[in-house]
Amino acid sequence: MGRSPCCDENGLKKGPWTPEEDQKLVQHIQAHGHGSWRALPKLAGLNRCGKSCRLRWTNYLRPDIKRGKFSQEEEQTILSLHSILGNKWSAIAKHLHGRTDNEIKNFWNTHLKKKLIQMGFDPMTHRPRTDFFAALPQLLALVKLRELVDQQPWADHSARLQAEAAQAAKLQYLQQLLQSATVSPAATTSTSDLDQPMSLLGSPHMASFPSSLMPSPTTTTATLFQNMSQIPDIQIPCSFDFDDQEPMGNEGNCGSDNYSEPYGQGENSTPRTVLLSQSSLPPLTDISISNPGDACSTSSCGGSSTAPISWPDQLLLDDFMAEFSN
DNA sequence: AATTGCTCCAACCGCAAAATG
DNA sequence: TCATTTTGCGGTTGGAGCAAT
Repeated sequence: MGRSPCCDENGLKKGPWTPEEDQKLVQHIQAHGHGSWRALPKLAGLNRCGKSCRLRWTNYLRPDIKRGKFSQEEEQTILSLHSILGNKWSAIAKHLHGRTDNEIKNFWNTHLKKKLIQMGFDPMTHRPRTDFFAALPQLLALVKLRELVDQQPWADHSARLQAEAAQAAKLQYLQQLLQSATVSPAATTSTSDLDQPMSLLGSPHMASFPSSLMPSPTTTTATLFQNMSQIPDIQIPCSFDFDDQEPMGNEGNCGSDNYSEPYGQGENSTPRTVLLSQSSLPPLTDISISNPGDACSTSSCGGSSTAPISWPDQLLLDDFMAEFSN
C-alpha cells in the first residue's frame, strides 16, 4: 500500500496553475485521455506530479464542471445527503451533476456548516447541539426573561438555573424525539422507536403542528428545514414549580411568546427553526443517551466531539414522558 | 492610504483502498 | 498471497480578494 512519491519529488512545480499549464493538460487529455496520471505529466510536457494534474483536471478543467453559486435545490440536496452520508463528499458529489467533491466540501465548510451551527444544530449529527457551554448564553437569556416575566427576584439563583435547565431539557427531549424520527431513511430506527415521538405528536400540545412537518421515514433534516416556515408557535406546557421541581398545571403557559429566539433573528434567508432549536430550546443534553430506541441512526453519529452531559434521571424518565403524553 | 481581520476556494498533504504484477 | 504502485478521498492550508477601521 505504500505512499506514492508525489509532489515532493525534486523539481516538480507546486502551487497555482498557469493558463499555459492548463492548456497543455486539457489538450493532452482531449487528445489521449488521461491514461495513467503518473505518466501524464511527462507525456503532456508538464513539470507537475500526476496527482496535481488529476486534481486540476477533476476539480477545475473538466468540461462538464458546473461553476457558480449553489442553487437552493443543490443546497437542500447536500443537506439531505450529508445527514445520511456524513462527510462522504465524493458520494454526495455523484448526486450533484457538475459539482466536484472539493467544491461541495468547500461549500459545506464555508456556508452550510456555519448555517447549521447558527441555527443551533450540530453540523455532524444534524441534531440540536449537545454541548452545555454552547447553550449557556441561551440558558442565561431564559433566566433573565423569566425574571422579567415574573417580576420578582429569585431567592436561589442556582436552583433557578437548574430548574430552567430541567425545563429546557424536557423541551429538547421532545425535539430530539422528533428528530430521531427524521434523520435518515437508512436509519436503523424501528417502528416502535417511532411510536414515541408519534404519540407525542398526537398529543393536544401538538395539535397545531402542520402535517407536512410530521416526520416520516423519508423525511430528512433538509426537508424539515424546507418546511420550517410553516411551524406555528406551539404552546408547550412548561410551567414548573421550582420549589419542589414537580410539574404544575398548564395555567402558567410559557410558550414561545414568552421567550426570545436566540437564533436567526432578522435573518430573512434563514428558516425559522422555532420548534426544533431556536425558540428557547437550549441544546443541553444528548438525549440519545437516555433513549435506547434511538440507535444512533446517522453514519456520522458520534462524530460530534462533545461529550454528553449526564442529567438527573428525573429529567428523562417516566414522569417526564407522562407530562408530554398527557 | 494603510492596516487589519475575515471569507472563500484552489491546491496540497497524507492516508487508505483498489489495482497490478 | 503478497508486495508494490496507482488512484481516490477527506482534511487542511495558503493566499487572494474584500470590507471595515
